[in-house]
Amino acid sequence: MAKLQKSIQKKAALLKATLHLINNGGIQEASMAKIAKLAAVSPATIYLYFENKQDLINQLYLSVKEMYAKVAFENYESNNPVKKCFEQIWLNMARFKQDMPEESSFLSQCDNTPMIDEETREQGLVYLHPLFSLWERGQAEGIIKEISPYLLYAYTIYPTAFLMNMHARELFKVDNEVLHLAFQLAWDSIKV
Amino acid sequence: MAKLQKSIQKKAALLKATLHLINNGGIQEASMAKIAKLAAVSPATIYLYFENKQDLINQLYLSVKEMYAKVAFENYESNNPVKKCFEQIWLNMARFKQDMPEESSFLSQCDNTPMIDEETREQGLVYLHPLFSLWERGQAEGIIKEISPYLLYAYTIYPTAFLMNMHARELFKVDNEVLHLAFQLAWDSIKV
Amino acid sequence: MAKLQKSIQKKAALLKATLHLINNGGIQEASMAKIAKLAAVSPATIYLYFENKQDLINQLYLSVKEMYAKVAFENYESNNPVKKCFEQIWLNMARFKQDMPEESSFLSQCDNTPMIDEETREQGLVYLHPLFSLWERGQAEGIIKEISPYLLYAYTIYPTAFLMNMHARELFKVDNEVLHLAFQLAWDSIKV
Amino acid sequence: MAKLQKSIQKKAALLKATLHLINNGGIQEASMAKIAKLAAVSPATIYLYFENKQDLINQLYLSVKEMYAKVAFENYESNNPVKKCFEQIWLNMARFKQDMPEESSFLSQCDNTPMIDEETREQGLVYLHPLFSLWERGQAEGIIKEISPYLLYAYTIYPTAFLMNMHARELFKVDNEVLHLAFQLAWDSIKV
DNA sequence: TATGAATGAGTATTCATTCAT
DNA sequence: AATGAATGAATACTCATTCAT
Repeated sequence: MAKLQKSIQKKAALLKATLHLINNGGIQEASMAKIAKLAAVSPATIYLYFENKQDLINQLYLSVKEMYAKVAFENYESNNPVKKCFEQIWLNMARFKQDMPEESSFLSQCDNTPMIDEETREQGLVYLHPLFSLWERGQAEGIIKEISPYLLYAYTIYPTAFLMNMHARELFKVDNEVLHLAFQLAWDSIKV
Repeated sequence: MAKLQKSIQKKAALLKATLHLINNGGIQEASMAKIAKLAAVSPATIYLYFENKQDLINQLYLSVKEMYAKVAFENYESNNPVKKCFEQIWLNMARFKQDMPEESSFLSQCDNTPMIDEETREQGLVYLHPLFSLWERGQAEGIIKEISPYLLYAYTIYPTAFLMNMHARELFKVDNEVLHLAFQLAWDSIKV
Repeated sequence: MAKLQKSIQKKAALLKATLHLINNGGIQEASMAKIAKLAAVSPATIYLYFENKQDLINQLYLSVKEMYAKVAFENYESNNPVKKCFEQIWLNMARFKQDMPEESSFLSQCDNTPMIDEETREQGLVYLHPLFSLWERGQAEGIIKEISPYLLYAYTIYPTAFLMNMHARELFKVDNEVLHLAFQLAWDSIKV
Repeated sequence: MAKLQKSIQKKAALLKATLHLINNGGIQEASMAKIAKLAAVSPATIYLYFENKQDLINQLYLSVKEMYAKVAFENYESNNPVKKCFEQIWLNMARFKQDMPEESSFLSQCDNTPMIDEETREQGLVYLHPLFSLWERGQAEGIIKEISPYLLYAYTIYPTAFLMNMHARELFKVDNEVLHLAFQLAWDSIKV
């Protein structure tokens, strides 16, 4: 149906506009008026697709999180050895952060900002479930330290956000070599 | 000078008010009017001490960063062995994040947000100089991996922000035991 | 004709929805969108039956006025003595205000509000013609004071609006006893 | 103090502007922007003097009610006979409605509209206390019917609103002669 | 130094109305 | 006849900033 597709496109345009504006200037710069203008739509139209600004941002968060997960678990073969599996996911995640800097930077902003409802945040977490499973398996196999997944996340996934941030600000270039170095650090910190 | 001190107190009150408001609700909640009210001062008075809102936030950033550094290098004896030195600094930093959650959470927000001028950010970096020196020494002594300080920071200091964040949201309790575990992870990732 | 009747039903539903909304919150609460929703109809559909919002309200006014008149002159036998006739009409009107509080309260709002076109108001007046005739007869018979019908209306019909208003706000209960008292007051004021 | 007076003037100008706009077009026409413009003030300034629109309207209501009462009980000598007293008050009230048509018409709108908080309405009532006292005295003296003050009000005071309304719409001229006629009707309806 | 009053431009959101289908 | 989608203009209200005192 042409109509439905047009609808979907418009919603996508709104999400994209929001993403872009939040990225360049934080929430304060992402006014509904600007979002509408950037999406080439009337302000009133936003409210056909989203309940209010918070809903718009929540939905943006979830949609980006979903994209992130999709990339993270691409080509993921859970039968491979734990380290191999983890490396695959880790590199996928890094690739996402490299290839989609706006999406990635947005997620970083969300992490430390009261921008997203706690409830929505929890919803976003479930996308990472396969990673948590993998860690459990690694621990069962005695390969990964027996510690909270929060610690595992903090020392393997979270640091890449910082690196990509520095990369985006052109303070520190993250190329393939650095990436493999980084994975080494991540693995060193959690392996038994 | 009683007058000068009163001035300093007022400025401090304004910074504190700003910190508090930004922490509970992000920049969007920290309007000049609210800041003034919380600091028991007229809105116009803010402009005696700060050029504008951006300047206020920048100065807040630098003052918090300075406090952070002061705590980080407390009791720091640079003659001690590298690992000992690093542990001292690392634990100091962790303590800061535990004891001053508002200040620490504010710094986290600043990290991934276009809230602070790039220039001001750089100024904030110099406070951490002793840590960078220590890492250089560690690398010279062959104890720490020969990699960019950005990587070292990403895998040793940055993760604690995540942990404290989770702690603040009551998702993961960070006690002394966890803290020492965390330091272990940090060290494992960068030691040769 | 099934089709025509469906049309009439829809129009009636729209009028009823408007009535209800205006009553609970005044015009400001009766947006076209809300009216449409309450009538289970698309906003665009309203414009098939009414030219615009003002027309909708005008038509509502006239339809309610018509209902009012229908009740007011129910069982009206113009051969009876004047006082008897008047009492009949007066009690009918009071009954309408009791039994149809929404309609009645709406008419009250219209009375003192620039909600209704002057022209439409005049149209509404004609429904009351039999009452004016009765008064003329009463005056010819020397039973009713020789004064303007506006005065007669002000002191016999208009007061009931106030009483019903107080009743609706639960400030003053208007039961049958009060009603007959009220009629007595009305009659006392205009009788010769 | 010149400053204080300027403040009071501005508040008065805002109240007056609101009164005028509500009178010509109802609440819907009295937007904050229009009120500000008519009072020659920025929209933001309104909020220095009033909490929000509802507060503005409530305060307007109370201030008009107060003026009304001031006029109503002018030259009121409570030692005079009941009828004389009542006539004095009644004529004062009528004079108010004649001389201050905007204020009077506004009060009429308030009567039948969900424009004013119930609480504020009650506050407005106390201004009329002396009238209620007088009625009680009249009842004690056996001059006025032993009925609820709501009935007394409905048949003596309330009708004038209708008359003035008609007068304002140029449908029925209310001159001095009519006024005395009207008082006669009022008195006839409540006297024993 | 310190302020309360003032503001124009901006905020998120809703409005009555239209139009392609 | 009926609609869902769309909109520019309006809504109440807040903003960062200024200025006379």
